[in-house]
Amino acid sequence: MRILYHSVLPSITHAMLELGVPDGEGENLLGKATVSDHGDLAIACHSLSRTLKKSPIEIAEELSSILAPLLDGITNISAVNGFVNLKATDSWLEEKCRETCNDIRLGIPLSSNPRTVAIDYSSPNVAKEMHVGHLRSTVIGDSLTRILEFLGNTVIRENHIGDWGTPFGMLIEHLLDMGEGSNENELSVGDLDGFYKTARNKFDSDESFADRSRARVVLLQGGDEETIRLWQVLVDESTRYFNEVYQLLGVLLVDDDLMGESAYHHLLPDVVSRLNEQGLLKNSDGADVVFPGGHLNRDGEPLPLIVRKGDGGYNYATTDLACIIDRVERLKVDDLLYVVGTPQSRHFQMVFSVAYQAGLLNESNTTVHVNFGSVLGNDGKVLKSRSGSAVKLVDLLKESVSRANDVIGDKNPNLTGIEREDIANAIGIGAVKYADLSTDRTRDYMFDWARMLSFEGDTAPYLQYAHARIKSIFERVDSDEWKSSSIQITNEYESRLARSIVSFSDAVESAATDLMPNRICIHLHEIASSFGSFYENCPVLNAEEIPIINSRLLLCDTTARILSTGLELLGIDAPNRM
RNA sequence: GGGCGUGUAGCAUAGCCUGGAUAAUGCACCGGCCUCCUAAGCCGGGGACCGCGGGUUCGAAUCCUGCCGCGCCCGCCA
Repeated sequence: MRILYHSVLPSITHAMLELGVPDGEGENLLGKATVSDHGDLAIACHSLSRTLKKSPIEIAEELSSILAPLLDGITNISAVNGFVNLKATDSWLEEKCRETCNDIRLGIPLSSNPRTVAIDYSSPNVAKEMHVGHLRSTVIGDSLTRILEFLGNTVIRENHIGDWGTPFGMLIEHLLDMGEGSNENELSVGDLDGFYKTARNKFDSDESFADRSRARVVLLQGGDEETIRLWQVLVDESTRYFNEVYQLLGVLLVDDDLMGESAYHHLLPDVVSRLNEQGLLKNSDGADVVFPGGHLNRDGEPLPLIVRKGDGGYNYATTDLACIIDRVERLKVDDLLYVVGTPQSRHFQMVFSVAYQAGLLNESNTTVHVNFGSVLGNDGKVLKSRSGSAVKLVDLLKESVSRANDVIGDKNPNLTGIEREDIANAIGIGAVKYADLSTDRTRDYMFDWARMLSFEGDTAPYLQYAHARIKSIFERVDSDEWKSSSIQITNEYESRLARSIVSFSDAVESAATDLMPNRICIHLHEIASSFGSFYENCPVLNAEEIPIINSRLLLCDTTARILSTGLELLGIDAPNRM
């Protein structure tokens, strides 16, 4: 509880001084109580024992008697086992909770130092199916976008699609073989993989096709008009498909966010010459490289970042450097975020390092590889996209929506038509997104249908359900006098709920600083759970006294707003009914 | 071989950065709760040598170190 911490800190400092604790040593001991029964905050006095030459128990007792008058009305204080426990008083909590309830931003301040942030995420490949691997990047990046924007930062979404490179030779030749007329069918939702694989197979087995493909790559890179036109057909078909998936997923990405590899193509020679001007460029085995230092190859020799291959072509390191130049110099970006899987961490370390060395970035910039774990199969091994067993993203999403629809039929048959469709969508998509967002993103991710599509326990539907239950209460409320009500804490359920309400900002702040959306999930589950107990145990509309009814309505309303706001930050809808 | 990461109940996770008091949550399991604001819910219960061994500390899941298991990366793919 950050606000409580700040409320009591000056008094702690004062009390420590009075006890004779050296400056700065005492305040650091103030922290969250590990056992909530004991209090909200606690001071472990054991480490003071040496300097003060007293037992921790004595110190804790003295400290509490000094603090008691200072914090009168803010916290109750007790000394146990050498800990000073601080527990917010009901009256303090009532006041602070009411402030949060009345705040449009639910207690979350705007950043005092807003930044311009580029977030590189999603990045599917043209003419390739989006699979579950793309889900992570897309969903995490989308949530981070929402969170950082909510805090007042300027976010530039960058969808760095794979729309350039050698595979396009074979894809274009395959397109020609198929006949352009049929591309509509072949490239539309459902068979992108078939198109790619067929092309790949032909490339591997048919010598003349392979030759044509290689020749086509040369034409493409040379800017041949007809080749570019065919390439554009592939790109357009694919982006149309990506947009369908994005729409189904409900993410913010739109065409304006597309900044594919091809967009940087013309800048690549410039990247190399700038590195050369900085004296960083070396020639190694015929390739132009930079040695950023700090990385070794298998033989213990320095590992280079290759920016121009032996055959004169450029590779992804060059493109990534071009991106940095573009984002920093044209878009005036402060922070660069890359929502990309952990396996690429060394690549990013090297690229960032070279970018700093070349002066493309300076101290005012930050670069973060927002890494995430691999998607594993039930066997605990990484799902391979090439083996063909990868699950298509659309299939997964549709399956989830369909299951949600079944549950609705079961639980609430009154819902019909468009409303039912919308709700099935919110639940089905929400469940999948939440399954992805609610764990530490850096850990590997076990692909598990049951878990992803589960609508029980710590899931999006649980949160949505809590939200919908609250909304149903307000369908019976005519007056809005509760809006100006005070908060009255009359039992443990209200007290726990109020604590959850007041702490929402902690979670959002933590999610933003560490770029960890799961911190929000944890808190939303906590508040939904607090609400669950409250709802079962505290009659709202049937309470006996009007002030209690109004207080509870205000708690309900705020809980609903926190749930919908929190879910929105995750990119998940919160329907009013379900 | 080197580097990076990871190991918490049957399963899945939180907590680890910033060390504290009976290690938190969900699924599964056992037992209760719908004449009453949505039972996708609520209440109660059992279940963990926090991978193993050292070290630092008054105190270690958390910090350091060694080992073991697993994963990823280690020069012209992205």
